[in-house]
Amino acid sequence: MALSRDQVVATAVDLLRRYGLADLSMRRLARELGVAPGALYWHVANKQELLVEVADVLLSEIPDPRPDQPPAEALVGLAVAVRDALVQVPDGADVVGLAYAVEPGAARPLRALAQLVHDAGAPASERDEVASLVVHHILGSVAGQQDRAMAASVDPDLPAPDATSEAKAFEVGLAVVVRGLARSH
Amino acid sequence: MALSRDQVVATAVDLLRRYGLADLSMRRLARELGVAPGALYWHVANKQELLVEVADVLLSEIPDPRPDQPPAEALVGLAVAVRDALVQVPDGADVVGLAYAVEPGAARPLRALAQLVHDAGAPASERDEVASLVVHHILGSVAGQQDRAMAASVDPDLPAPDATSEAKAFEVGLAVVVRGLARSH
DNA sequence: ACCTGAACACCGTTCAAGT
DNA sequence: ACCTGAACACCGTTCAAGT
Repeated sequence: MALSRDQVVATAVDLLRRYGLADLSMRRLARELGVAPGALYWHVANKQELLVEVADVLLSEIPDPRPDQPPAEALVGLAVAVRDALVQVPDGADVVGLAYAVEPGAARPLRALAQLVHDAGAPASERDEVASLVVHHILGSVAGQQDRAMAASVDPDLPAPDATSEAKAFEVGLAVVVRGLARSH
Repeated sequence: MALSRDQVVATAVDLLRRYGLADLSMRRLARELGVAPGALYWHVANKQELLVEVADVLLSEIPDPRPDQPPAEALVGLAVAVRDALVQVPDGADVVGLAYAVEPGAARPLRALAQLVHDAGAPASERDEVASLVVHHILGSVAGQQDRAMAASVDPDLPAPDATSEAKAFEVGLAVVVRGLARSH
């Protein structure tokens, strides 16, 4: 049976989950699919486009916030959910960061985040900028935790990061933003 | 005369400034210096170590904040100065982001930033986390602006980003953080 | 329509051997 | 001490030619 674009993307996600971005090469992906490297270029224009699709899949499983919560609470909940989804995936922050730079509003959860920023007190004119502050806080926190884990696995003198306290540290920064929002209208 | 580590780093910075990260390869750098690629590995352990040094140089020209300013004001001033220094350098945010992940307190201006976060109202326990929020806001803003510039240069339908309004958008997010800080003690 | 084979122009890193 | 030459094991992308 012929290859499909979805199959290419799904296998790319799988490769990323198992081995990280360094091993997600077009050649490795082709090998995994049992085709020649050139075959991939029938289904995707280039690697960048593929990674945007991969980022979309990573974010697509995050549920929408419940509409009955106060917006500040929903905002924190969604940000934490996005963070949780991404720490699980090696280099997840880099992939989403790339996609976010290309198309900030492409993924649903990130659009929902911008909406909640507005509901939590940001004027419409500041919505996108504060949303991007939150997104970069998420991505930076994830990348930092993964990097510390990587460093600890290489150098055994370094402490391995604790997932719970990393998450708590993230929420401290998030709380500052939420507090700043509440005072702005 | 023999090559020196400083010469290697300086030429790497130059290559980055002129052509961006994609053209800052060990081989390209060696060619620029008129040596074989292997020669570089006498002076630096690997590319990652080199990039950390490059990031340090990029940040080293940023002056310390004047001590007579109110801390919130000095914090904004320093953050803007760091941002201004990095937008000038293609892929500057990526290089500094890499270095920051490896060693958050390596560069002086970033240490000063953490200090100002504390002075502006963050308790000691939250200092580093809020500082990293600000750092990621800077890096995200720079990367975003450079990416939009890149996209506009490829696709002429897209608007070229305006430096002034990009900087203003950055300050909006920054103001939210500062406001959140002031309310936390 | 979809894919192969082969090429083009590259990478980072290592290391024996030279000076 | 410092560097070369040559190799190892890779990259992303293109494209004529095949089915």
